[in-house]
Amino acid sequence: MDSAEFHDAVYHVVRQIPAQKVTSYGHIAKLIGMPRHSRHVGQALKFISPAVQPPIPWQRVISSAGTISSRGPGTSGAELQRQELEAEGVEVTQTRGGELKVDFGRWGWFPAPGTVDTGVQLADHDDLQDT
DNA sequence: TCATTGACGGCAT
DNA sequence: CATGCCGCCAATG
Repeated sequence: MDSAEFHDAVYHVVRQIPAQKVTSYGHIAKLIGMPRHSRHVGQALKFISPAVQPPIPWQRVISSAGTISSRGPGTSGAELQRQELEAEGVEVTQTRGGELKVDFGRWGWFPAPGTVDTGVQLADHDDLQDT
């Protein structure tokens, strides 16, 4: 699988996340069959252009701890993500240390690998002969 | 080619 | 529940 296909699979799966649901980078990685690439899932998401259609609900992907990654002190990405989530009705709480957190027990979406369409054909023995 | 980095994960303290 | 540390793996300098 290329990096291009990897990004494609990530985007495809992220688009399957229902509204008002969130999942983790690691789970996305598992769903596309590469459980050790959690970091690259985030890497792929940052390449998203806001103009892509259909839109990719990147805001529904947070860390496995249920928190929105801070992305650095000077950046506002985390705050934007919070706004996007609250805009669609997801409850975002804030811990004492100022961490933005989402309750997975209520908003989590963690389907078993194989039960979602990754957009990539795995082990598809194309038996299309000459027709 | 080697060293560093990163929208991360998981376990130990 | 908060922190610290180590493991992961591709992209970058």
